[in-house]
Amino acid sequence: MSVVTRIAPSPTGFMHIGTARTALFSWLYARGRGGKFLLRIEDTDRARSTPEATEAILKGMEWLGFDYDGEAVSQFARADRHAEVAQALLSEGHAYKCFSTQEEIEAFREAARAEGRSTLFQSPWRDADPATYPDAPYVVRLRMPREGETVIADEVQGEVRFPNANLDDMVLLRSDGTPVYMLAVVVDDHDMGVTHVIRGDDHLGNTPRQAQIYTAMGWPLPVYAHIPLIHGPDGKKLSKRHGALGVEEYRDMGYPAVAMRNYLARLGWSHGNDEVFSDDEARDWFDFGGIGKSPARLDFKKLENISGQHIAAMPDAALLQDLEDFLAATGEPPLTEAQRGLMSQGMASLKERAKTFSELIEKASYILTDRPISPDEKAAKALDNVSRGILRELTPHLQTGSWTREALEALMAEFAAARDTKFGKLAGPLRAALAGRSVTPSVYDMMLVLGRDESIARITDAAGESHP
RNA sequence: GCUCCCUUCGUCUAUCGGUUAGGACGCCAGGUUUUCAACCUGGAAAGAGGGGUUCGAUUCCCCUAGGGAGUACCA
Repeated sequence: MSVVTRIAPSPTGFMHIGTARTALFSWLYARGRGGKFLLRIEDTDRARSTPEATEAILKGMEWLGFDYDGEAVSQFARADRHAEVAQALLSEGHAYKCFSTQEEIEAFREAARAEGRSTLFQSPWRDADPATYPDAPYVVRLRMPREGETVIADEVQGEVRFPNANLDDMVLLRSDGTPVYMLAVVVDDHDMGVTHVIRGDDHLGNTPRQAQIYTAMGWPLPVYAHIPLIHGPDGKKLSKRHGALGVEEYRDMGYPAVAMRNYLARLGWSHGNDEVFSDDEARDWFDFGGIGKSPARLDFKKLENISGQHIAAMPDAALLQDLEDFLAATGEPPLTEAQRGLMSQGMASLKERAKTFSELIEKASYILTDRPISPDEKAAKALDNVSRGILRELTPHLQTGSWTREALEALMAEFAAARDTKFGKLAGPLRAALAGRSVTPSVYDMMLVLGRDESIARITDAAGESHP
């Protein structure tokens, strides 16, 4: 059987990090098995669905590299088909028309609560004679079994049993004739040929109800895998304050998509002790057996670490490309031809010291800033009169000799020794002169990337005129 | 209330009846050092509680506690 998975987000806000992980698992599962991965937008809630949210989902999928087969399907557009299935259920006797008003239902629940009975609504129309149907608005309800139990064989949760007495005769079609989510998912998953439903375990309780629709229609059940939810760092449900950000915000923070995939995969899923891995490895390794059953918390420190390791491991050219995409995505000016050249030269020293793209850009500021460089506060302090005097003395020595790490190291050591000091004393002012700030790559790395002329020019700029 | 799920270091997790309970992040100490990192060495740190089953339970079962999800004419 060829595998078909899907991700089915509802467009009611940004693309949630949990959605991203569910998409990742579905994508890995399908792609690792030569199957298909589909995208369906669950936009049946017209009041809450927005085109902006749909756009955010599409963008998020693209950034994360989750390529899906075919076009994104709009669930709303399939409303007629859903209604058609509801009609079929109706004519087969699996569903019935319920004329109870919302007020009546509410009153029923009130009474049930007061008496301590189950608040599951038991429609008086379940067994009514169609001849007695009034000419009034109605809702279509599924006739649920009231005895026995429904067993869901879940790949992650194992066999889960639900007493049927707890199943209500759920609404299939609203009184305005529009389908309800519960019906729509089942019909769409069936029609789209979805074989494996991978989703958050907040849907586990819905599954026995949906299973009844499959059964009533005589459709085979998909394989289910309900994965645990992601919690915030405090173990509570994700909220705006900690981590419940749209995936595009993770992009803007400078995490590479590959690191995001790695981290998200590792959150709730494991393959022995493997921590850092490639997409290919993830595809090869991913399976339901490695998914844990308890909710996992977001840990930004770990994300950063994973991110840093991926950045350090990326080939320079690919990294530069990602960096330029990052710049474009965050609305920064593009690199000039000259900057691009310097960046690729400096990449080796830059990439081992950055955990995110933003950090890398920050440390590359010595490349991205043109003369004259205005030093920040700390750098300015390093450029006091004494230091500037030293820089002035140093400059002539830089004019000759070969411009290599070895030569520069020797030159500096000699220069420092002649003044009975250490290179450490020179490094601060040099750093400030070359980059205008106090946190940068090594001064040798910067000098080599910048070249002799530019380095001397910057040092001369900083040394300025003398103030004895 | 009812139904269902979950519970190993602070965090993510390994273990699929027998281990000195392993790894990673973070943290602490030391080393290296030219800033920030990186890196090296070492360290502290866990089976929620109580019953069973078993020669033997972190592992299987039950109870309790705690956490989570669902219980809509939302998705």
